[in-house]
Amino acid sequence: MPPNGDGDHDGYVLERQAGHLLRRAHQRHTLIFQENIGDDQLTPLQFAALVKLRDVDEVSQNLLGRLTAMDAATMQGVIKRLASRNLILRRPDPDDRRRLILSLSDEGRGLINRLLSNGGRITERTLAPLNQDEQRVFLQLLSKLAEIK
Amino acid sequence: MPPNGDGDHDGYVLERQAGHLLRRAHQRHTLIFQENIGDDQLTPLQFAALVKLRDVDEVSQNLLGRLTAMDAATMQGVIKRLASRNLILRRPDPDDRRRLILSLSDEGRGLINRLLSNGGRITERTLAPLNQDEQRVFLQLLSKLAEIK
DNA sequence: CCGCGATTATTTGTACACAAACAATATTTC
DNA sequence: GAAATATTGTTTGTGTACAAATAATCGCGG
Repeated sequence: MPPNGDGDHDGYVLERQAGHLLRRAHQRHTLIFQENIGDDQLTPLQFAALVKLRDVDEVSQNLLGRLTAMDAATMQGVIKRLASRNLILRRPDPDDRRRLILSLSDEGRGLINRLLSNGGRITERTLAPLNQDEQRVFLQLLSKLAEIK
Repeated sequence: MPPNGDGDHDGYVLERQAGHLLRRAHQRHTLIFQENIGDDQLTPLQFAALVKLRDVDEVSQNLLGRLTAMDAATMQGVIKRLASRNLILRRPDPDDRRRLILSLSDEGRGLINRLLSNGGRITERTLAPLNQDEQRVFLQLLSKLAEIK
């Protein structure tokens, strides 16, 4: 029988909850990111925005937000900080006056191209506690849990 | 050979990076938490603090922070909000005048006991996209990636 | 017992994360 | 084509997350 001596202390163990573990794993990753990205100012979200902007060339602010899983309000801050470093350009869309079209500046393109290999190393080090097979399985399962639905 | 047609656009795919996936999985979990916890005011960190406080009965603020993976500054806000709802008690440690001893109030104990089953459901729903075997494997691998070291 | 480094709690400042509300503009529907 | 509806970007407010600095206190080596 399960040990249930005085209270039901064994019912819910914080350290086994998916949310708690996801939070801690994300914390650890953030630390690894900041130690390896090679630009003291650049944050994970700013890096993600630059990467995606490099892939798609030009997008509206809202769409870039969807592509990088940031909501509009978060986007606001990220874009503002990237623009203040002159890493991205913002111009109005002539075909839709609500939209702001974002693109990389030459400086931004240079930076992201230089930093991309660091990005690879970050993922590597984040997954380092797992062997090759475990890494593959983990990423596959994690992908399923990251679906917006 | 790997497809490398025009740029090196295939080298770094945001959607395959551990950090990005961890962030999105954590986002999804947060949503599930808020929909299922059964108390509109309670956040994941506040819940974690109450759960741990229930396990250990009495601890200093700093130690509770270590037990729940929050740094001292974050702890400050979490504890302040729990105390303002009268869910926890704070009293100075007579043996160490730097320390603040935290414990559950009767109200806090009642709340956490009532909400604990919701916590279980949250983990269940967070992991719902995976089958039983996958869930076990995932939690085991995720635990390795959550180690502070 | 004294000084010095460590620990505890707190404060300030920056950066996510998201809800809610808003104005401007597009789109859809009748 | 006018009215209802949706989308885009912005602002405000609350809550993590953490670095860095500070004051009070503790513990230790000499």
